[in-house]
Amino acid sequence: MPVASAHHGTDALDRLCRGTERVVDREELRVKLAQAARAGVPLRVKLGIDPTAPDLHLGHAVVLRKLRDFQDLGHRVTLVIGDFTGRIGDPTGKSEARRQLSASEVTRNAETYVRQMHKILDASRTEVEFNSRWLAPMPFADVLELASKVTVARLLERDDFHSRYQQGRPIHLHEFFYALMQGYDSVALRADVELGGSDQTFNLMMAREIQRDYGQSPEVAVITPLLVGLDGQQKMSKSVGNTIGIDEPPSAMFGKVMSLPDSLIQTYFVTCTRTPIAEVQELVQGMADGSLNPRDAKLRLGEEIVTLYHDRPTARQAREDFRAVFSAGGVPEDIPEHHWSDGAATVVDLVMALSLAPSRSEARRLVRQGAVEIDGQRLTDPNATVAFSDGSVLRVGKRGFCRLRRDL
RNA sequence: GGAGGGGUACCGAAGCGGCCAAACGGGGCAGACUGUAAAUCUGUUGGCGUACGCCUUCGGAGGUUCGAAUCCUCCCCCCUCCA
Repeated sequence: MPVASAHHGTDALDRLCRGTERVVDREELRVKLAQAARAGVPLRVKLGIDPTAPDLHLGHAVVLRKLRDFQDLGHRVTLVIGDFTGRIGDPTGKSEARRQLSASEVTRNAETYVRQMHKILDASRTEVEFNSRWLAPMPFADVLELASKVTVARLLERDDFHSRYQQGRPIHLHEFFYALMQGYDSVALRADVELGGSDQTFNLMMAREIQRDYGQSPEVAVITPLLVGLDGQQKMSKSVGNTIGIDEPPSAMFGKVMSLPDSLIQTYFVTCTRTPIAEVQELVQGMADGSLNPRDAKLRLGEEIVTLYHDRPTARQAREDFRAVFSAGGVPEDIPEHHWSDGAATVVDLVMALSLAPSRSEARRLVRQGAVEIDGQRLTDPNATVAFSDGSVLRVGKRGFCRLRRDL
């Protein structure tokens, strides 16, 4: 694909700035885009990746989708796996001594990452680099030269360092180097643009200064917001358990979208889908003036998101299933099945056998609380024997379903 | 190096010889109400057992005691003040 021509400039710029928190700076980006179009040379767009977190969710997708926008306009994306940095340890200082990763773990994580990421990026326009390629062999003299570009006062501006310094808590010297190394990555690659979440703001700004010191044109920093997760409070992250994974099956993905707080609908539309902004604004307007039930906006959101990771028909089906199950009290299409040779069992045994509760005590509790039903009949006695037939459906709580198959 | 204060269940935080599987708050889960939203209300929140109950848990290891999260000894870790 040729680099988008100059007369589409404004469109392209709007598209690239959609859903970003900051672009530093927009005018520089406009100029770079125009130059690229004129020269027919794509921009090199960099994203640094921490080699520790292989399970991608919508939070990661925000920035990856932004990269995809660049690709769709004909630019080249370079993923920089921070294997060198990752092997040394923890850059933020706040989490306790993150374990060092071995070279093979880093490689494995990187592979997992790249594989999943292809759901979003265009593989033919994506290259992968490991920053150990240029950092590992760096002579000490060069390290010093790099270090000489930056003042301590400048480094201390970073919030995390600043507050630690103020409070007299330790800052290890090597921590200062993370920002420098990341900046040097941009120099090594001659990056035109770098993407990152808002937690990377300091590093991105530093990279610009370092590039300038090395005589390069500073990269444009495109900063995306940190996506708030299912709980509506904290940023989406696996450790909090508030994620929507990009590998999740359609029904789970759709269901999770429906459980999002209304306050996140707009943000998700803007950052997680590519629904035209005009349409998004209509939806938002509709919710504001009461003509649109936020639930219906969410149904649409769910469909759009599932479409991106599966396909439109699948997404429609997920939406349909959702209505059937939760609005009409039906049973989802694709639920696990379990074969059972006997036609009867106690309620607790059944729940356990189908792995719908983590322990017998928990299973018993669920039954007592009225969370368990079979074929729509609530079961309240944990020890009662229940009779079921081939095809009976056991439901535990809102989401736990299992179909029973009787072996003959 | 000196002085003092701490480490309790997912998190915060009470308890300071038996009534403690451990108050209270948050979070989680379930139910009601709903739109699998928000707010609210109710219940529940170590494991095993139908149940009287039993087993494991209060930083770690020992000890005192009929009995310890609670007392003693040693060890590990964290914080504050001083140097």
